Amino acid sequence: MHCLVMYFCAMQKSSLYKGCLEPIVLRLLKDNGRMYGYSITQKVKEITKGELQITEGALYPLLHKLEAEGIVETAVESVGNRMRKYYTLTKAGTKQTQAAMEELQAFMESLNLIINPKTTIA
Amino acid sequence: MHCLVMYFCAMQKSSLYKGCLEPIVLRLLKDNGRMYGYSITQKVKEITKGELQITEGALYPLLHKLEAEGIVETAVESVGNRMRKYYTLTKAGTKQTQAAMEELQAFMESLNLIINPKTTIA
DNA sequence: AACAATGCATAATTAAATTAGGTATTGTTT
DNA sequence: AAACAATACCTAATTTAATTATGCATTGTT
Repeated sequence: MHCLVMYFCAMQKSSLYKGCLEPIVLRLLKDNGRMYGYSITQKVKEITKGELQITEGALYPLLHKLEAEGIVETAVESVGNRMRKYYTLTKAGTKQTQAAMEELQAFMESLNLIINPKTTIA
Repeated sequence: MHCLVMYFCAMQKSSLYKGCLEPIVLRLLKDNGRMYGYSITQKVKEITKGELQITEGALYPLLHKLEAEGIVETAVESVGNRMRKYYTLTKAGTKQTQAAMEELQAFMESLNLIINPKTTIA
């Protein structure tokens, strides 16, 4: 008799620290060139092995905001009978992404100084 | 003639990603044992070399919330004629801090997977 | 036929900041 | 002595950015 019991570790799907979603989306667009909303949610799940999960209620309004700001531009396409709204970075968006990455990087380094203080060697 | 021109790099004093302040405060209290509000703001500035700056408008309400939740307990002391309200983690607070650190750590690792994707070696 | 997955969207609410004040004491500079 | 910066606390109004809970429609799977 097979009795396969599987224990899963918490897999918190921890909610994002607010403000991080935008840089994440910008980065994904930079790396992947051309994405639609749903594919962004899936990509994040894939990369983080399910650890991070972005909600549609946060994502779509953000994408609309980015479009209104000229950071991204859109093109609607039909796959079969289902529509996809593709987003790509504009030139301004690419620049903005660079800045956002530097800011996030700097922030994470600062955070690390606090959270993982270096034990002074010697 | 001396003409000393100094260029400062941006030193953004980047505003926090929301939700990060609580874990930061918990961590500082864990590491330093006993702090008062103003000393927390100074410690963060010191550790991050001025890069991170926490605002009092965010800090004090947070400390009050933590106190109401039983995460920290307070003791008011007078230094000269000036009062200081010292905060220390309660037992529950220490446990909470541990959990917060693990969650933040996990989040940062996930974020790193997205922001600094590993180039597959070989 | 029912359900999960794909794909878009919005509205109401909540959480956590920012911004902009306020009070008072102490130390430093002009 | 006056002015200012630093130390030390606080709060209120507003803004930002999520969550939660919906809704609609198509496609694939059980």
